[in-house]
Amino acid sequence: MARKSKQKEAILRAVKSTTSHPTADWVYEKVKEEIPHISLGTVYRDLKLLKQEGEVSEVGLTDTLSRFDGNTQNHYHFKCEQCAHIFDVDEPLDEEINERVAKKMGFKISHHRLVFYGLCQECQS
Amino acid sequence: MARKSKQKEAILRAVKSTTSHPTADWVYEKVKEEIPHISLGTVYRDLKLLKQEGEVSEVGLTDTLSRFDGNTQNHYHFKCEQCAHIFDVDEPLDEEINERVAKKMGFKISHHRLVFYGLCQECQS
DNA sequence: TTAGATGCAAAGGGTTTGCAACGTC
DNA sequence: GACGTTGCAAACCCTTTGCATCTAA
Repeated sequence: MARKSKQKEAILRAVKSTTSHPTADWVYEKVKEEIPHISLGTVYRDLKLLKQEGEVSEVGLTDTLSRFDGNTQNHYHFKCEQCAHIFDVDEPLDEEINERVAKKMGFKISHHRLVFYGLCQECQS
Repeated sequence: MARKSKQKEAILRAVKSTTSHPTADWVYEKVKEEIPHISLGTVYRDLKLLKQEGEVSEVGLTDTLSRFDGNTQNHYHFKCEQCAHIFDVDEPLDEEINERVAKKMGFKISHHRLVFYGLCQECQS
């Protein structure tokens, strides 16, 4: 089972201390202030553990590899968490939400990306 | 300006020939059937050019680095295309869309991710 | 005592790049 | 002929891993 460690606790604290969606390297630099001899490998390892424990989450798709699409029209996707296949989703674009969020947050929004996760038909059986 | 080349045309054809959201490596293997001496570097280069020309698009966030979030509750994000900062978006989750898409497509959907792109307040000035 | 955690450094794996040769306009 | 493209291989960069050592329980 998972044990406590100075390092893991400091890493969790660092991630929770900001809303800036830090990279592993940012966390590494931050934690080094407190534990100068910590290693990047430990940061990666603990970040992964903390994710599994549900203490932190990872932002973005961050697929390991880039995937390309011959269909350049904006459309939504579904990624099967088991077989990793990516499917196009036949659902109309919600253009309105761009304006709503732009107004509320003060951003200028050009587009959005929506990806669903779960199990595809094949992987459900 | 951009010139035509056998390689680039074959690469575009390969991407357009499928809806499977291929990786660069898949495209490489596919084009090799036609141009055995093509190199992976060319595939990457041309894919990037084709993206700039709007002929293909890239799926997913595919941020170069993973970013972490101390807030494990599902929420939406905004990424500034200029300064690359990621912001949390204060917009209620649309849970209903999961069911709608699941029913329509036959998937089992556990969650979705929504990311907006554009310019943040600072970068608009 | 003992299995999990750490540091360090090397290995991995996808992507990018420098450079000389080549092809297109 | 000028300049964009290609192939090849080396370089990159982030992330993962093997291993001996350390440490929490």
